[in-house]
Amino acid sequence: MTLADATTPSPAVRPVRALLDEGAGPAHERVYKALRRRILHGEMAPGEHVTLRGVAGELGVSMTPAREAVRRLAAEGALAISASGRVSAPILSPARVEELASIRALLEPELAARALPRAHFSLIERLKRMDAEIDQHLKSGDAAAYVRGNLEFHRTLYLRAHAPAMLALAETVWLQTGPSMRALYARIGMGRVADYHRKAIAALAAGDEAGLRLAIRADVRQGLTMLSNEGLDQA
Amino acid sequence: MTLADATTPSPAVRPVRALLDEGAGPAHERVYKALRRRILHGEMAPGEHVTLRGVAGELGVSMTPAREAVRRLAAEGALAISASGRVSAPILSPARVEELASIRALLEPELAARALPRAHFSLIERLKRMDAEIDQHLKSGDAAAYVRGNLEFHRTLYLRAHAPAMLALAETVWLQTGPSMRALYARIGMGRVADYHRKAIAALAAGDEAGLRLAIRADVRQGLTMLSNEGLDQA
DNA sequence: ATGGGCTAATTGTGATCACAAATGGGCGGC
DNA sequence: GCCGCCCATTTGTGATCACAATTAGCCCAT
Repeated sequence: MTLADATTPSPAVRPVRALLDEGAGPAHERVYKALRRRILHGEMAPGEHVTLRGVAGELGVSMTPAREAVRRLAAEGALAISASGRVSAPILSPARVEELASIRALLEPELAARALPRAHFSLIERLKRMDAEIDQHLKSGDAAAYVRGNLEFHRTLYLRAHAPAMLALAETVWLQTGPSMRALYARIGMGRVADYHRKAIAALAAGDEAGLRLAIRADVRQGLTMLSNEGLDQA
Repeated sequence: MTLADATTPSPAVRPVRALLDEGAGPAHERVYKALRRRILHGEMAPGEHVTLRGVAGELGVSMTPAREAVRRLAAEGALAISASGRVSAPILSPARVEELASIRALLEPELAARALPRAHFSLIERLKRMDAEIDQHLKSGDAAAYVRGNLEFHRTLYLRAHAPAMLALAETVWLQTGPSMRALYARIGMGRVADYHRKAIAALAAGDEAGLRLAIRADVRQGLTMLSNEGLDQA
C-alpha cells in the first residue's frame, strides 16, 4: 500500500488536524516538504523522473497541490523541467558544480562569521556531538545518514547567524547539489574526508573569525571538488 | 477593459500561438513573468495585497496558473504569505535590508569579476550607452525607468559571467528589494547618487579586477544603505 | 457616538474533469 | 535484421466547482 487513502475519495475531506499535528499544514506544503527532504537527503538519483500523478498518489493528495510543490522546487533549482514539462532531478555539469561550490564558498563563511559572536557554549557542545555522530556514520558507511548529518551540522551553526535570507540561499544551493551528492558518496564510498568540522569548532570556541571562515570554506570546497572530479571521470 | 477575453469563456481555448509569439509559453509562466516584472520594477507598493482571482482575471487566465505563479514568487521571497494565506508585497525590516545588501555585496562583485575576462569592447560600449540612459532618467526624475535601467545594467554585465545559478540568486535578491526600492525613490526623489557605474566601466576597460569589485560593491551598498536609513527614519 | 457581535461577501484550498502533446511500444516494410 | 511509422497510453496544462475560513461591513445596544 502507499499511504493515507482509506476513506478520502470524495471532495469532502476532514482537515480536523488543527495545531500540534506532526504532518500539519496545507497539503501542498506537506508535499513540498516531503519532496524537499527526499531531494536534500539524496534519496533521488540525478536524472530520475517524477510525475505529478505519481507524487500525488504517493502522498494521498490530488494533482493540484502536487503541481504547486513540484513547481516550487523547480523554481529553486531542486528539480529540472524539460521543454515538454517533464520533471526530473537535475544532472549537474562540471561547470555548474564549480559554480555552486563558489556560491557556497561565498555565503557559508559569511554565515559562520555572523554566527560566531552569538555562539555560546551550549551551541559548541551541540556541534561537537553532531560531529561525533557524523564520524560514526562515516565509519559505518551510511552515506545517507552522513549527508543528512553534515547538512544538519551546517544548518545548526548558520541558524545562529540570524540571517534568514542568506540561509535560505545557501539551502537552495544544497537542494541543487542533493541528488548528485548521494550518487557521489554511493560511488566513492566516502573514504577520505578531512575533519574540517573539528577545525571550525575550534575556531568557533577561540573566537577566531578568520580561522572559522577558512575552515568552513575548506569544508565546503572539499565535498564539491570531489563531485566535480567524479563528474569529469565518468564523462 | 482588462485584456484577452473576447471569446474565451469555455474550457476550449485556442493555444495556437506556437513559436515566436511575444507573450508565448504556458499560462502560468505568462502570469509569473508579468508579476515578476511588476515587482522588480517597483510597480507594487510594500504591503499591497494581491488576490488569486484578481491576478487571474487581470491576465485572462483561471485561478490554477495564477496560484502557481504567486506561489513561485512567494518561494523566491518576492511575495509574502500570511498565516491565513493572504498574499502581499513584503515589508522589509531594517535588519532584512542590511542582510540583503550584504548578499548583494557578496555575489555581485564575484559576478562582475567573472565577467571581466569575457568583457569585449562591444559590451563595454553597450554598458556606456545604458549608463547614459540611466543618467537621463535620473535627471528627468523618472524613478521607475531609473530602477529598471539600473537592473538592466547590472544584469547585462553579469550575464557575461556565464554563472546562471549565481545570477539567479542575485535576481532573487533584487526581487525581494523591488517594492521597497520604488517606494524609496518615490519619497527621496533620488537626488544624489554617485556614479559608481562609470568607475565600474573604467575598471572593466582597464582589466582591473580589484577596482571593479570595489566599484560594484560601492554601487550596491549605496542604494540599499539609503533604503536602510529611510526605514529607520520612518520607524 | 462608539464598541461589540453577527452576517454576507471575499478568498485560499483542493479535487475533478477535459484536452492536447509527448512518449513508448509494436507492427510492417526495406 | 534494422529502421521508420502508427496508435494506445501516459502526462502536463488549465478550467471549474465546492468548501471552509477569514475578512469586512453593518446593525444594534450601551
